[in-house]
Amino acid sequence: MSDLDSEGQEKRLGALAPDRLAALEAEAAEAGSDGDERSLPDLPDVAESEDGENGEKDEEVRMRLAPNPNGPWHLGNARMPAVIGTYKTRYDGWMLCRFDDTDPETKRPDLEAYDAIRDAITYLGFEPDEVIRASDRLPTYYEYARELIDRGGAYTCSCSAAEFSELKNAGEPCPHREKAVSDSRTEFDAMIEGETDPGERVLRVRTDITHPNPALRDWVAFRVIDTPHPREAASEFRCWPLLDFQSGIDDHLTSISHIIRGIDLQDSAKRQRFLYDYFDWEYPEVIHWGRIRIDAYDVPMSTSRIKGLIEAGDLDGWDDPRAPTLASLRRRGIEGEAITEAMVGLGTSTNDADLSMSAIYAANRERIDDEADRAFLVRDGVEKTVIGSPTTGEPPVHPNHDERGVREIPVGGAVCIESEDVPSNGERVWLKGLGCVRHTRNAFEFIGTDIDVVREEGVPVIHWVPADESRPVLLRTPEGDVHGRAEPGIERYEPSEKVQFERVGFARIDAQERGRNGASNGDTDDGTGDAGEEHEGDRGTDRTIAYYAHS
RNA sequence: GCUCCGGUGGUGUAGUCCGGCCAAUCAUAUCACCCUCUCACGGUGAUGACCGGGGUUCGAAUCCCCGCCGGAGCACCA
Repeated sequence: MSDLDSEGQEKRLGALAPDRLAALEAEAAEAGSDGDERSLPDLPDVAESEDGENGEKDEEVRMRLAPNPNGPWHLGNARMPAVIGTYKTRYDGWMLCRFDDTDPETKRPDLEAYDAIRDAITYLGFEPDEVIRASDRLPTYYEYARELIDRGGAYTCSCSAAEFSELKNAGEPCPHREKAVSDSRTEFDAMIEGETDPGERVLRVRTDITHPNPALRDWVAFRVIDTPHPREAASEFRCWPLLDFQSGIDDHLTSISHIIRGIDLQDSAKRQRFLYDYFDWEYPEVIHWGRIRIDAYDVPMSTSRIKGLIEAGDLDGWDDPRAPTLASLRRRGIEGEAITEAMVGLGTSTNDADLSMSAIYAANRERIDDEADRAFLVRDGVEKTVIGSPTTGEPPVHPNHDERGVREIPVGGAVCIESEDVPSNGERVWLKGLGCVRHTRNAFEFIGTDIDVVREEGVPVIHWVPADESRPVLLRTPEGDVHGRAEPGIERYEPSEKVQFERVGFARIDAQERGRNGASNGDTDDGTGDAGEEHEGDRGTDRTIAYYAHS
């Protein structure tokens, strides 16, 4: 195969497996158009060799996502997979997902978060080549710690945190710094064996106690924690490495070539370089990005704060439409690729960035507008009798796709329209898909279907639903729940399908309730006041639950 | 207090390493118009920025200095 030119290969493939060829073409088209858009700068120090025959294997771009599984992801967390995943695609690189779960106490892992995070990565459009958990690797860390002690690079220290801090700030070594290697070995083993109480002793990396940057002086590599790790497999360990040690060792052992992470870890690289020097390893290339803030959310983007709000009942869960989480955006019908695109657009600059939701919405609109069927949803409805109209309205399923046909909406003698759309007495309005009516004596008198009144006389076009046969809808939005009524037919959409409620916005169908009686089952409503009237009566409490995406 | 990093239109980004082609790129946003039986999509146009002050230079967004502003770290968190 290798001696065929690419055209020849294509022909051959086309003959043998036409669908495979189509897939290849689609792939190529995507990569060519907007797969990457080179909005990210090239990575530093990447070998140019197009992995030709003599290309070295170790020139592969290898990166890692290093999430702390202390909760499901919020929007800010999407930046890591978005950027790293995009680079993986560009360089045909390798991507590891490594759960840095080495703190069973302060940032205690959430057992559900491991899977939630992997789902989130998939949602954003990427798949790791390998997944590992730091909590599975304690013996490895111990092994390297012992080696480090033997090389004179670490010592056990029984100063209290406060005592050490004082000495460190003064640039003075603590009394334990020069103890014998064998003593450190013995004491470290005691930490591992569980013979040391928390706070009694730590293992420090010997750096430079007079280093101008106090953040780098003799940092802690291991400490003792009595709280068992939530993962069964790791619950017996008591001596845990801190991030700088664990991550530093793992990055080397997994041959990471490029580290991309937040600016909060700027000093981490400098600390870890001491480690790498002791082992005579080469430190990977590092890129840092700054903090991002996202407008439009009251809730702070912090895993622990969101968790608190959920526990307090202020949010319904991680996918509450008001939460700034990936699960929430997903439920609202925002595609992961739209988030990725917006995140990649932020680039990797180290200064702070404000990400506006409109960037995500614009990217999403671009993706779903064409596929989303149109439908009418009337909020805050006002009922009007219609006199003399056809029996059904027939607006198109999609304005740009005649081939998708029309929706047949029965009028039934009366319609509901939004109160804001009610024309003054004597004025006209065009009920989309039905025709023009004049508001007279509290009713709509049908005038006709000559579209020129819209084109030439500026009669406003509005949406409407039949008063009787419309279906109740609960629209959940980031600003709160909204009640309304949608045209019949909305109940035929499956959960997860996306529609555009004309003049309202895009939404994702979440559930089709076949409620029986029990008129007040819908206690999901903590409505924000602008609830429409609950037209009871008709047929039980069937209704559609939809989540609002954006306009 | 100590140590780092950064400041380009409302927002994000390109350009800064190797000063002139930058009266500054692209996207989004906003407004207008066109299209349209949606305030969607699409099209056209407009709006709008080099933190401040010195210096080097024929010439600075780009180099140097000072200032101001913002962020990060100095945890037995990640």
